[in-house]
Amino acid sequence: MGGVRTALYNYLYAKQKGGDFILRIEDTDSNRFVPGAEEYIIESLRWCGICPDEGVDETGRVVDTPSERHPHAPYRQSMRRGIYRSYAEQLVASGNAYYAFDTPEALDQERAAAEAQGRTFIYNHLTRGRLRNSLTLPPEEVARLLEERSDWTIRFRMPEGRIVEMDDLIRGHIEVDSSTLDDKVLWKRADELPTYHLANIVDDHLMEITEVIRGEEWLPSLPLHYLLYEAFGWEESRPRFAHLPLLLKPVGNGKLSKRDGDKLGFPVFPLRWTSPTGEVSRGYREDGYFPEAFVNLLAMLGWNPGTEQELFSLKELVEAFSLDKVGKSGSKFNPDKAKWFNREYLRMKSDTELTTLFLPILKEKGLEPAPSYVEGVVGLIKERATFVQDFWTIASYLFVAPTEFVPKDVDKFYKPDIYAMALEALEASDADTLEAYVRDHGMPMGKVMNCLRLALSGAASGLGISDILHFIGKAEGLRRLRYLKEKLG
RNA sequence: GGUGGGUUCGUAUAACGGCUAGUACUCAAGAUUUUCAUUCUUGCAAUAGGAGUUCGAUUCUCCUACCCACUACCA
Repeated sequence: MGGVRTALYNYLYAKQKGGDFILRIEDTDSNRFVPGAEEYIIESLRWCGICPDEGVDETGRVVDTPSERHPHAPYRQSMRRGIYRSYAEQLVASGNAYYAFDTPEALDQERAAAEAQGRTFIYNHLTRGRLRNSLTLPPEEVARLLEERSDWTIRFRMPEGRIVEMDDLIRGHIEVDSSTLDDKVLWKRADELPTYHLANIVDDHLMEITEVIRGEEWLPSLPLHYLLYEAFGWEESRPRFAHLPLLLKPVGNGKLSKRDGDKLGFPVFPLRWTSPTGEVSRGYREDGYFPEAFVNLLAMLGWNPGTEQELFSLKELVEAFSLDKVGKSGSKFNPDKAKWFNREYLRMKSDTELTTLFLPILKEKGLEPAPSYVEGVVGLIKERATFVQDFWTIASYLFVAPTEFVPKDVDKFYKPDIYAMALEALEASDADTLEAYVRDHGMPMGKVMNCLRLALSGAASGLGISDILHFIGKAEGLRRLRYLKEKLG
């Protein structure tokens, strides 16, 4: 959800400004490669109606070779390997970065040692002087290690005592003392790949990105990113940044996570996701949400139009969206409100459209009623439903006769005298005259109707008797009434 | 621990420094209905705490508290 919302805001912003929305796959961590994840992302965006202008072709694949429409290809960072190293070396040459030969084990030891003293180890101006890197080692040894070893990295040489001044489109002016920051790894020899920080800055520059709208978790690395733009001499074309507040779990505190959905009964993923380990997470699509509703509810989580309008199509969102109406604090997701959105969208849909969606569900139940009949049913019941699949639980008895009867309702309404009246009334009238007949003959309306409803639908609550009769017909009604007696004695 | 960010009804949010702090969801009550649902009406419910600036602070400043993120050869 969080990822889709971020993509959505980017899309809305780009489209409103007449810009392009580019999809780039940031897969620089080879250890975290997840098969199918890329396809999943693209399919999710497509379901939401968010179509990248660049990066993905008509068949839904990430583009690897440049063309007129996709001038910045490849769009997968793992396919751009060759690009990054020279940029990293450029920073070494200009003194903004250096080679580091510390092994992960050595760094772990440093951290443990610092922790033992109640301190935190930071690789920065305080410590880099006593660690194994091209700043401390003699040039010959550096050259030798570069040649012999394949596990070195290039680290950014974070300046000491610089006050980095930044501007965020949502949060305003922010200042950070660079002394508190660390020498981030920019490039990993072992993978021949950059880390996010380097790849992101280089690619944003190369792809002519003008605005970076991303999650708040990136705010702490914004100073580094500013300094990288500076080190490359790209300050003039540095994109503008907007850090979005996080999506929080509905109860308690903390970031929304996959687990919350399982626990509280709502999806956290746009589409159903099966992890490589076989773990299945439900999706909004499979749960019956309309993509319009999903997009709409996501848009309203952290942003507001400044008016009281709540329902927006994607097109309307493009018009109305504005970064300065995005809030600063995290939003707790409210599943009830999510359902409300879907209910609203369901009501806006035509009976014909809803019928098209309901027919397959009926077919699964082995039923193939006439579409015109189904459309009538849909029109009658749609305002009682939140999802299309609710139609079945609401009106199954308009398609098949009930065989089970709610015991509590049976106790209350299945009485010999009431039943006799119900039978008499139905035999002597039809859907349109039933109510008048019951009234004119001085029968207790509530009891007789509920007895009938019990026979017709299996419970004493639900659709109007007259409505039910219109659909199933008087003959079927009588048959069900007799079945009730047959079954219950 | 350090750094940064944040804080208006339960939730999402509104309110150029200026009416009784508005709206939606949820919840409750009433009306409507042959029942249920719908619909309609009404109601419950908030500026984290403390200083300061000001004629006046939800809004600006500072302090405190609490929450969140980051603090990886992850993004």
